[in-house]
Amino acid sequence: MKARIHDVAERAGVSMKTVSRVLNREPNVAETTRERVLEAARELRYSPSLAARGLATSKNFLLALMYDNVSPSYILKVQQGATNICQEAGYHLIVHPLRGSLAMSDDDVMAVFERLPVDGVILTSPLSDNPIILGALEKLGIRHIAIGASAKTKPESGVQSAVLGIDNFNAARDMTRFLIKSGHRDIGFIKGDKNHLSAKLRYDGFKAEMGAHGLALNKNWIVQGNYTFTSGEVAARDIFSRPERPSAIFASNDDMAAGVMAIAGHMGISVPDDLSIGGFDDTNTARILWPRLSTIRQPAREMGGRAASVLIDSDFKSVGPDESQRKFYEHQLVIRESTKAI
Amino acid sequence: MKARIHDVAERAGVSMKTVSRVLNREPNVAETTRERVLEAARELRYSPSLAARGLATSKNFLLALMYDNVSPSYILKVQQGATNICQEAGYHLIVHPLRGSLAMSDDDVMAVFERLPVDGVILTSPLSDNPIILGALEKLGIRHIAIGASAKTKPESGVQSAVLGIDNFNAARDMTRFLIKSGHRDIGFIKGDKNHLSAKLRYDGFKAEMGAHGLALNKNWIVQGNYTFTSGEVAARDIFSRPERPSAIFASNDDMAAGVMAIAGHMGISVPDDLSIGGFDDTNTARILWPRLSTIRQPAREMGGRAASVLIDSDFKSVGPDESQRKFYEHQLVIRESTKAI
DNA sequence: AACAATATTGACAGCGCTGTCATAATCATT
DNA sequence: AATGATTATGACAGCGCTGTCAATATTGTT
Repeated sequence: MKARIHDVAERAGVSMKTVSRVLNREPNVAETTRERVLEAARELRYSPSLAARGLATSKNFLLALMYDNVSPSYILKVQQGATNICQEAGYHLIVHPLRGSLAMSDDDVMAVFERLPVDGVILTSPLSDNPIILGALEKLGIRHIAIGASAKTKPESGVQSAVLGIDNFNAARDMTRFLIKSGHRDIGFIKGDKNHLSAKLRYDGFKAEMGAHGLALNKNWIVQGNYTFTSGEVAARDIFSRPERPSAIFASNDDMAAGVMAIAGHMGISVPDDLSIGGFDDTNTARILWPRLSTIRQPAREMGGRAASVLIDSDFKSVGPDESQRKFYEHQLVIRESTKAI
Repeated sequence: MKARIHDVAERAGVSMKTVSRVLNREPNVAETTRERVLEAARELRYSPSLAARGLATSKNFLLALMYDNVSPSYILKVQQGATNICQEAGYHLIVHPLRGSLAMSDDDVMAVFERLPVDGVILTSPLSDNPIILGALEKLGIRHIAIGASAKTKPESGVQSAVLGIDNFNAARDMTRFLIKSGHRDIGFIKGDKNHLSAKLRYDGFKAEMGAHGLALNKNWIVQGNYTFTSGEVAARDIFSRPERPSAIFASNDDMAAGVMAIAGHMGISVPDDLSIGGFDDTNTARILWPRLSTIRQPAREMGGRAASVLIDSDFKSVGPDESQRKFYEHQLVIRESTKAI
């Protein structure tokens, strides 16, 4: 039924090993032989068994994308970028949601990775800054790369791992500065999930910029969220229940900003006339809302692709990602209709 | 470094084969032996090599989820359902976007599936009703199951394949009927991607229900879309450029409905006061919009899970999915704030 | 023309697991 | 107690590929 390498070898009149050489682009194969083999392979519609190859080489041609509780649109962008690259390289991408990652013990985590037959792992926040996970990966010698973590890996974690991301702190400052320059002084903030490093950095950036302009933080307007749409709604209700209302709200991600917008709509607060809203991530959500969301663009797709290609490359060179693979992306302030100068 | 079955066997004082028996839950193993083996395995943190197992059994413990140009929120729901089940069963899910599936030749398609080392494939619309793809799968003997296709597989295709889905025709009738009962007589319709069977069925349902109420179809208000947000915007602009405006628009999916809502917002048309909008799918999009979208719920997550478990089960019974696995799900009309009685 | 250096090819083992089949231990039956 | 039926276990081959290393062909050099 399915052609094996043996069949190809026979048809091309060479040894299996030579076929293997051609297929793996190894050097030292005569041009004529190579062509003969390639044709035989084509004719037989041969494609190698990944299992056998994996067994012989301990390479699986599989990458895993792991995530926990991130916004769907964000993870999908990363996924798109990664699958594109994988397909080009003949790899495949396994998706592996890791729900409740924060509550997992060392053993739980080890168990997950031990039975994950992959050549590399792409981590997204909050897994990116989870020391247990990073530790397990390190211990098992699984190549990995983190996306969307902080600008710097937490130094105290002691784990050195490749990171692809933007500078959350300064990105948050940019949005805050934009709001302030638009005349807003009363700005609310909705924090992201406590356990995400990015959430802390974004909040820090907000505080820093407010401070730099001598603006006070109003505790009534600073609410804890967890990056979900619903938490954005809850936070907005909370803020709007206060005696005074801010003229702008900066939500740490788009989904929560959408929640704010929904509650504003519900309460007859007009966006952006009565309230400006800023988001973060520039996910699909930001574009489909009306008014469209001003936000910070994170090149998630590009980062996903880059993560995949780094892992695949290092798979061939069989070295871990090194410093040169620490790449920081530029973020971008995207102004749309949800914000307005006052 | 990594424990092999041999190590476990030694530690438990049995043969490799016995360890294998225990791990694969084969019968005829003494209870005491089983326990001894399990303990040894636990102590050594043993986990079998998928590659070796795959080579020996020609099972890969991998499923693939394939999609092309569907709404992100929809595909992610299916993906969630499927990964949940996979994780329980020790399987993994490969995601494989198949862009431009309609333009692919037989050979292209064969090439894709030949090098997809999986035990089963989950197809989503429009792949679900693509005869080339179905044919390739059939020819290669790869088990597969289609999600979200039509209520019935196109009989003329000749391909019998398991299908999980809702009755698109009647679901569209339900939404249309609801709109009509709410007093709307001038109803616009935005068609889905030409190549999706679901798009045709939804449109047919709309037409049928309009006809049943003796309402005429206004060609100015019936526009071709392709299931994307942008196509919804384009369609809405088109409709609104006509001399008369409908009092309601039924978009064949949520993303296009969001596009309509955005243009309405842009043009100062108030939803739902001046215009009611109905969507289809009940994806995440429907909930984060303001006003929230009235739509048809499709249990996408559940279908994803079900698809995975059918494939995994049949993997063990090593029979193809049969008639008993043709399951039709109930759809549900979800009324939210984007529609209003007039 | 003789020899070394290099390019090209193949034989064979073995990656870690499971299927097959033989053997040993246990149980049931007369 | 002897026989057959059943259960429990193990030896060994082999899944399809690639790494190692040896063999052969080709090229270059003096």
